[in-house]
Amino acid sequence: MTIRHLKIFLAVAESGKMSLAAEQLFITQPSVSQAIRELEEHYQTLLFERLSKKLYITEDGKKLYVTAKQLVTQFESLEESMQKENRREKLRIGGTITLGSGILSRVVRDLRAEQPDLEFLYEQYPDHRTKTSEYGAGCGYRGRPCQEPGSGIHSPH
Amino acid sequence: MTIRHLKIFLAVAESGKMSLAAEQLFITQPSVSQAIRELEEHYQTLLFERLSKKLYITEDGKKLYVTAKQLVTQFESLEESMQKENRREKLRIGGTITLGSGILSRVVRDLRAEQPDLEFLYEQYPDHRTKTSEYGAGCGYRGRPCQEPGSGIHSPH
DNA sequence: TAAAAATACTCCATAGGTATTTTAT
DNA sequence: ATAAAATACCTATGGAGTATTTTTA
Repeated sequence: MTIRHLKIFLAVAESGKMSLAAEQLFITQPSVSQAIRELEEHYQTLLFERLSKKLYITEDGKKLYVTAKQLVTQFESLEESMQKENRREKLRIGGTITLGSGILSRVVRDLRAEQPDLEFLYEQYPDHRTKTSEYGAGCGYRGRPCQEPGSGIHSPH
Repeated sequence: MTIRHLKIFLAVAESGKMSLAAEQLFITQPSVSQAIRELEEHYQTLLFERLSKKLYITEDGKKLYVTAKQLVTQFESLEESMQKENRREKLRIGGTITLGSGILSRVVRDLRAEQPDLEFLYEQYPDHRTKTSEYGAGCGYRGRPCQEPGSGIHSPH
C-alpha cells in the first residue's frame, strides 16, 4: 500500500464520489475505482457500501479514514518542511512541433506574463522522441549544468 | 516521493551503508543507490556525505530522518491496525515446471510441515505464461470463489 | 586489490489512460 | 435517459534486476 492509495481514498471519502475525487486529483475515474478496489483487497474489507448511486463509508472505512488523514497530512508537512527557498518546482510540458509552435507558445507567453520570474528552458528533440521540455531551475540532467546553447533552444535571459 | 523511498532512506541512515541496507530490505544495492539519489534530487539537497567508503548523514539528512521515522512507524501501525483476524498474508511463488516439481515441491513440503494451517493453491500455466501460484486464503480471482477442480491442480486439503 | 557506490542497461509490474459496459434511478 | 462505478484493454513509467565501472582505503 502506498500514500497514493491513501490520498485517493481520502478524496473519495471526503467527496463521497469517485468521479468527483478523480476530478479533484486530476486523474480519471477508473484509476480511482481501481485504487479503492486495491485498498479493499489489501485490507480484505469493504470501505464503501455502494447503494444506488451513492457511496456510504463503512465502519472500516471510517477507521481507515482517521489514521490515513493524519498520515497524509504529516507526509505533506514533511514535504513542506524539506522545501528550501532556492527550490523550484518543475513543470515539464511537451508536444509535437505543430502543437509546440502553434498552441504551446501562446500558453507559455501567457504564463510568462502571469509569473514573470519563472525560468524557462526549451528543448527540441528530433523525429519521434517525445522527451518534454523542462521548466524551472533544474535544467540540465541530474544536476549537471545546462547544455550548451546551440544544442537546444533557450529562452532569452 | 513515496513511503518506499523513506523506508529505504531509514535503512541507509540506520545502517550507515547502502549495501547493508539493501541486504536488510532484500533488494539490490543499485536500487538503494537510486532511491537515495531520487530523494536527494526531489528535495534538492545532499542527504549523505560520501567520504571515503563511508556515508555521513548531513544536517538535512538528520532533519529528514526524524520525520521520516515517525511517518514510517505510523504507516506500519496503520497496516497493523487494519489487519483482521481472518486475514491471511499471501505468498505467491512460481517457477518453471522443472523448478516447480524438482525444487519447489520440497520447499513447500517443509513449509507445510512447519506451518500446518497454511492453505495452498497450486496453479499451472501453459507454455511461457509465468503467472505464479498463490498461497493463502485469497484463492480465486478478486474475491470470487476458487476455480473448479480440474481447471488447475489443487492440493489435497 | 577489495569493498562500496555509482552507472548503464534490461525487464516487467503497475499507474494511468481511453473506451465501453453495467447498474440503479 | 442519465450518471456513477466497474470492467477491459493498452501504454508508458518506474522499480527491480544484472553487469560493469569508478573510487578510495
